[in-house]
Amino acid sequence: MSKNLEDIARLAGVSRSTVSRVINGHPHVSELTRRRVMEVVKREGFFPNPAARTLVTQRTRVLGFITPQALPDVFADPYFPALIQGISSTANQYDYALMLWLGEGTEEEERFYHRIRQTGLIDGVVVASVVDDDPLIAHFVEDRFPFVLIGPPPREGLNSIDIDNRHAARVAVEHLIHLGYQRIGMITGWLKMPSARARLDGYRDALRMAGRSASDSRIAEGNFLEPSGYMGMKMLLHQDVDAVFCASDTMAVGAMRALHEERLRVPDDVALVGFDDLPISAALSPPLTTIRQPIRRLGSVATEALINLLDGALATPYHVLLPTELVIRGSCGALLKR
Amino acid sequence: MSKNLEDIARLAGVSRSTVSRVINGHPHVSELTRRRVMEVVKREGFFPNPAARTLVTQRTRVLGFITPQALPDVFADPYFPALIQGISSTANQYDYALMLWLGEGTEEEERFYHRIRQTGLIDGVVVASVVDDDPLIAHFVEDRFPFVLIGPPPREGLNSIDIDNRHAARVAVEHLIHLGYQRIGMITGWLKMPSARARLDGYRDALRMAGRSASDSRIAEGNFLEPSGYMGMKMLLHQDVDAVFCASDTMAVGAMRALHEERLRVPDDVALVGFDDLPISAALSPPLTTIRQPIRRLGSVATEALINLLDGALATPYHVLLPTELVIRGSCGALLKR
DNA sequence: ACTGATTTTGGGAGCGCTCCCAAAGACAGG
DNA sequence: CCTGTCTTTGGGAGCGCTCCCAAAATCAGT
Repeated sequence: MSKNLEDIARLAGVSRSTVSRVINGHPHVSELTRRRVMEVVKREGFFPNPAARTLVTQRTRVLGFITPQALPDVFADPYFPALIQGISSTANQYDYALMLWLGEGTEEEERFYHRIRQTGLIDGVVVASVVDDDPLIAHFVEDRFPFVLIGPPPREGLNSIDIDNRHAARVAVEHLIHLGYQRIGMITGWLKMPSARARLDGYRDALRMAGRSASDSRIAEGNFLEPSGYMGMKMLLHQDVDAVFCASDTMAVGAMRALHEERLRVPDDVALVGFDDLPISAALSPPLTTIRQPIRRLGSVATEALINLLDGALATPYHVLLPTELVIRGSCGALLKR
Repeated sequence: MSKNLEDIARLAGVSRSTVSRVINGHPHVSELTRRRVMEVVKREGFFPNPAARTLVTQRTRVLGFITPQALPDVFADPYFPALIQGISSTANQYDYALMLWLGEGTEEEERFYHRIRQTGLIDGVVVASVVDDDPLIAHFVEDRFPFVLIGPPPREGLNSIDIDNRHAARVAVEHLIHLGYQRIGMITGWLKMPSARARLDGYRDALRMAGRSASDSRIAEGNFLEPSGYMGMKMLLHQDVDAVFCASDTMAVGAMRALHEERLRVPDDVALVGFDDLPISAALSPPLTTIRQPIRRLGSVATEALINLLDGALATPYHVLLPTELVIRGSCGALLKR
C-alpha cells in the first residue's frame, strides 16, 4: 500500500541507507543527494513506518498519561481537561504522540501496568492523582520505567512537578484571618491523596501561626467533589463557623449550595475561599475567592521534564514547584470591607 | 532485555511458531503443549512485542480520539472528560489502547492527519466536535481511514453516534411554552458546528408548531461557553424575554450571572433551560432545568462501533441516536407553578 | 504392517526500518 | 601518478513477530 524506504530510494536513484540518513538528519550526505531525496519524500508524501522504526530503535515517540484514580466523578473535574491540554500540546510540540490511561480502581491498574511495561508501547509516562502507596509507582520504580509525577511525590527520589499546596493553603487561610474571621473551618480533599493532606497542613499552619488553636471540630473531611462540599458545609454549620476554606472550587460550589439552602448569605454569614480557580468560579454568585493554580502549565512542564528525562538530559530527582496566586473576588468579603 | 518468542520457545521446549500459535489462540495445538507453553509465558511474564506484531499484521490495537477544535476554552467543558471516559473504558474493555489528539486550529490539523495516516500508529479514530467542511474528515474519507463521528455527520454516508439535538431542543422549548412563557429567547451554540444549528432548528420548530412567529431578534448567537451566555443574556434582556433556552449548561451559567447582575430573579423574571446536564447544573441556584444527554454512553457506543468497523462487522453507514431526557428543576419555574 | 488422511510441529521468509561496516569516490600532497 | 585521508554511498544483518508450507507425528482402516 504505502511506500517504503526502498521505494523512495529507487525513485531517487540512491540506496535505502541514504534515504534513511536524509530522513533522520544524519551527517555525511552531500547537499545534492539530500535535496534530491527530500524532494521525492515530499512528492510521495512518505512517512517512515513507526512500527518498523520502533522495532529497531526501541523508542516509540509516544508518551503516556495515567490517572490511576480516574473514578467517574473525580475525573469529571474540569481540572483534567486543562491538565490534558497542557500535556497534549507540549507532546505535540516535541513531536510525540500521547496515549491515555484512565484507571478506575486498583484492579485495572495491574492491567495497565502490564500493557505499559511491555517494551514498545510508550517511552515514558506522566502520572497524576496518585494515592499513597500506589502500586503502579512501585512497579515503575522497580522496572526503572521513566515517569514524572504531577502532584506531591509519595516518596523520596521521584521526579515531580507540583504547586506548593501547603503554602498556598496557608495563604488562603491567612487571608481569612486578616479579614477578621474568628471561626474558620475547612473542608478537606480526599485525604488519601498527598495534596489534600498538604492543604490541610497549610490550614493548620496558618491558624497556629496566628496563635489560634486549630480545633479539629471545624474540619470536615471531603473528597474534592461537589456533594462532599455540600455535606461538609452542612456539618460545619453546626460548629458555628464564620468562614470556610475549601480544598477545591468544586467543593466550594457544594458549600455554597448548602448555604443557599439554609438561606445564609455569602460572605455576610459565612465567607468562602476555594482552591483551583476553575473557569466557573468567577461566574458564581458571589464570585469565588480562590487559589489559582497553573493547571495547563503543570501539564506542560511535566511533559517537558519527561521528554528531557528520556533524552537523558534531566538531573534527577527533579522537582519543580509552580507558583500559585490568591485571587480575591466576592466570596471572602474582602471587597465589601474596603 | 525483555524476553522474546524464541526465548519462551526454548524454555518450553517447543518452536517459536508453536508459542505464537498458543499466544494467538490458534487451533492445531495439542492441549499438552498449550498448557506447557502457557505456564512458561505466565512464569516469565512474557508479552509479545507490539511493534513487531504491528509490523507484520498491520494492526496496532490502538484507537485514536480526535477533537479538531479543542481550543483551550472549548475543551475546558466538563463534557469532554465524560466523553473521554466513555471512550477510554470501552477501549480498555476490548483491549485497545487509546491515543489522544487535541487540535487547536486548522494549522495543526494537517500535522495530525499526517501522523495518523501513516499506517501503523492507530487502527481507527473517534472524532468529536467537528465543524463544517472539516478537512480532516475529507482526508479520512478519501483515504478510507476508519472513523466514527460523535455528533451530527457533516455529510451523507458517514458513521455517526449522536443525540437528536433538534428534537431535544424542541422538547426543551415546548416545555417553556407549556408553562405559559410568551417571549422565549435562545442563546445558540457556535453555529459552525452542526449540533448548534440543530438545536436552533429545534427551537424554531417548537415556536412554529405552537403557532408563534420565531422572531430572530430573540436569538443571540453564542459559542457554547460561559462568557457568551453572559453576553447573550445581556443582549436578550433588551428584547424583553421572559424565558431563554441556552444551547449549553455552561452558557446557562453565564446567563444566570448576567441576570444576577441585573438583580433579576430566575425563574420569576426570566426562566432558563439549559442543555447537557453537567454535574454542576443541579448545584446552581436555582438548580437548572436542562436536557440530559448520555455523554459517557456516546463515547462508549462510538468506540464499540469503531471496533466493530475494524472487524468488518459494522453495517455502514451506521447511525445511532441516543435518547435524551428533559430534567425539570427550579430554573424553569415548573416547580413553582404546581 | 502398510497406506492415506489428519493433526501437530518446525523453520524460512519477510514486514520496514536502523546501524554497522566496507567499498567507492573525492581530494590533497608528494 | 600514486598514496593516504576524508567524505559519501551501498548492502547485509537483524529487531521480534506472523504466516505459509513442508515435515513429522498420530491415528484409522484395511
